[in-house]
Amino acid sequence: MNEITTPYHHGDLRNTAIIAAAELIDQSGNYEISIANVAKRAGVSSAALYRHFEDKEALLTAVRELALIGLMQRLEAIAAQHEQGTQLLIEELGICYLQFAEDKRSFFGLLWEDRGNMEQRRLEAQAKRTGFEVLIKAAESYLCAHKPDNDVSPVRLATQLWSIAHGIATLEHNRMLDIFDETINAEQLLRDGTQAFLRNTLDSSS
Amino acid sequence: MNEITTPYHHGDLRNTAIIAAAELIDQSGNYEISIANVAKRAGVSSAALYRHFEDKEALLTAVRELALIGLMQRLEAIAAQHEQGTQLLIEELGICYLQFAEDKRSFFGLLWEDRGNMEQRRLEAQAKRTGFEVLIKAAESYLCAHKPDNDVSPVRLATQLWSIAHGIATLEHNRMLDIFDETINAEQLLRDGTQAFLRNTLDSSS
DNA sequence: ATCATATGTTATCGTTATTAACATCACGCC
DNA sequence: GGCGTGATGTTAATAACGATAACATATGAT
Repeated sequence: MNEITTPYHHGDLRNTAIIAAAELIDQSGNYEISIANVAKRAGVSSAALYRHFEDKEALLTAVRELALIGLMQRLEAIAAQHEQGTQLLIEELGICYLQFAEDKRSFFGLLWEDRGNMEQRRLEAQAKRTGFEVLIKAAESYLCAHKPDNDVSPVRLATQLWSIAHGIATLEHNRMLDIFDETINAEQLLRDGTQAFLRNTLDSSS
Repeated sequence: MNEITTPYHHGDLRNTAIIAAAELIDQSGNYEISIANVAKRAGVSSAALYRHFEDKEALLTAVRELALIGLMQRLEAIAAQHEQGTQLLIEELGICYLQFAEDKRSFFGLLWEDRGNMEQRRLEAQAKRTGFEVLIKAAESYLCAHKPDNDVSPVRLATQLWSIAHGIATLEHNRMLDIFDETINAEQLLRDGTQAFLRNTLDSSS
């Protein structure tokens, strides 16, 4: 049922198709691609793609996986560059998220489309879960360094941080962030928001 | 060029079509509707719709306007029920946003699709701007009541509050909020986030 | 060598968005 | 009251789309 790594004498069509689709998405500015165009770019007939993907949505799901890997790698690179347990690391992870949303705009939008069948969505959710473990680890380290004797949930803190970064990123993605005030800057907004959450977490006594 | 209020002896097709589209979207669970289905539901041929909408995207834009009006009315109802200048009002506006995202799921998703041409998007941005003035007013009142002698920007505060509510709403919309921890609750997360922002705003000295 | 299977092709189908050509109805003008 | 003009509807057509069936070919195990 899965021919994930199966090659073929004409080439590795599955991966070729995914990359072709990703390039088309990256160029077009949106994610409305056609099987026909992907096939043409891969130098193959439209029907050939159906040997590797159940339907168009399955192809898009594969592209989403690729996009998610790209995002995860960026986040891991940030984590490797900064000291664990610091506020700066958490801020920079958020900034990285914003930058991905900006310079890989199509991919970011694609990641949050709500399409696909239940099975495809379940797999995607799992992939995202894996991807965002970087953030959970950062939250754990921060709490361990700053509030070692308390039981604040790192997952809960990570979810809060993800929410604010995601909110700013999606509003910016829709060019809604500065409709009230043109001087508003996404990165500064995120730094302030992150700081507010962390301060609030440290202040909370239980 | 605009036949917004033009009736016809066969009926008010423009509004009929918008409502038909909205109903289809509400039922289908996504926003992949076809002109053919909308026309069928309106009891009219497909081509007839093109007398009232430039293209499919223009019809969807009209549905988005309708959805936005619905959201705005809910927010205004909340504002009317609570005392201006209170944290509770701000929290309840956010909760209202979350609830709209949940029980009008398709409409909420539709609102943040990035499709349509520049002109359509500009109009939508303007409509959203109008809609969210309720939040700005709440932020102004809050600052006026709690920090009258300071120059914290109410627009900036409103944008922060919108970001956190929007982030939680969109993650929940994608069923991503509880993938780390099933006990996480969107409403509680929003109340905590709102409180963190307001506290941070009051604490900031300049 | 053979043959099952994986992988490709072409031909086709039903659906879609959109447009052109034509039809009809409402309503102002003489 | 007839008449025509424009707004609004129809049918028919086109091109692109996703998807599938029938057929073709190359691989690799036996």
